[in-house]
Amino acid sequence: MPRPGRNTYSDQKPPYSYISLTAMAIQSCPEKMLPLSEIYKFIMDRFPYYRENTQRWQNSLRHNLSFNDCFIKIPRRPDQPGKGSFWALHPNCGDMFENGSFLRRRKRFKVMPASDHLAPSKQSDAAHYLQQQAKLRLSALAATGTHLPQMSTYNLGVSQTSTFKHPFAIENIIAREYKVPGSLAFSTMQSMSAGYPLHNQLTTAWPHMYNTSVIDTAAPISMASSDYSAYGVPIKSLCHGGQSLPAIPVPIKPTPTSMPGFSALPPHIPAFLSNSPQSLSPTSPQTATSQSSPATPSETLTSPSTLQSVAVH
DNA sequence: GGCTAAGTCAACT
DNA sequence: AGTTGACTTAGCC
Repeated sequence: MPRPGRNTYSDQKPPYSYISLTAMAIQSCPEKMLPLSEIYKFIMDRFPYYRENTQRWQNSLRHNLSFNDCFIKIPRRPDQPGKGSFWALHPNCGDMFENGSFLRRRKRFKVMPASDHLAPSKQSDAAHYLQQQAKLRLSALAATGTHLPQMSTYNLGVSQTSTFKHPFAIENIIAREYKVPGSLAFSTMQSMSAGYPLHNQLTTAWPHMYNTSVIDTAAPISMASSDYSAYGVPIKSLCHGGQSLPAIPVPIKPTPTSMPGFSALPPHIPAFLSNSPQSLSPTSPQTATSQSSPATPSETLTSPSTLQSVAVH
């Protein structure tokens, strides 16, 4: 199977599903969340095939966003004008793609409805994750008495013991398709395999709430009377469709315990997936994704590239 | 052939 | 923009 790089598909349809493409787009931006229009731009910028028949594939893409539980919708902040919500990857969606095949997932990510008797305690995994991150954040704040450090926030040794497979393991999707300099591959992989960036997404989307509040470490996240939790997380986004977590990938065949070669450094990372704006789009101005995103990196106190692995499984 | 993921279309909000 | 359902196509067992 040929492994062409960016834009080498020319007008041919790239061997990626819409889910893959969407995940790529989301992963390409530092905030790990993109509005729909930016997802469109990302895909059209990199795959000429999708510059035509936009109505058709964009409808399909929207269908995928809504239909697949691996995507979560994050409403814009009130002070972030613009159309549409942000879209991000679900914290627990894991690596779903079969080795080598990015048109068909190895397993389907599905949010499982919680049974009624679990309802009183049915905090979503995502919400729980956010709570943990909030605790870490507060701990770091208390320790430093200042703004959050770039690294130490996520180096407190809590829930960071396992090697987290990035949502969709995007490195699984395209990592082997591109050759990049080793140093870049290393730094990129650090960010790619780091903990799920939802925390960062939310601090980005709702820093005014996430950073300052209100975080009773024992308080259940469901205390919010509005649509938003104490962490600025729109609960509806985490449990969209009225469903509740936990969300689990549903295997359709035995899942290998590990990806060969993934325990060590990954061989190759696509340059355009790097969080470095310069490397996002090596052959064309990188305008469509991170730089024009309403949620600017400067709004965040932490960078995804500095996050350490956080186990959510 | 059955199952399931993916893609498409369309109606609706 | 976003959701949902129906239907078709295709890959895997």
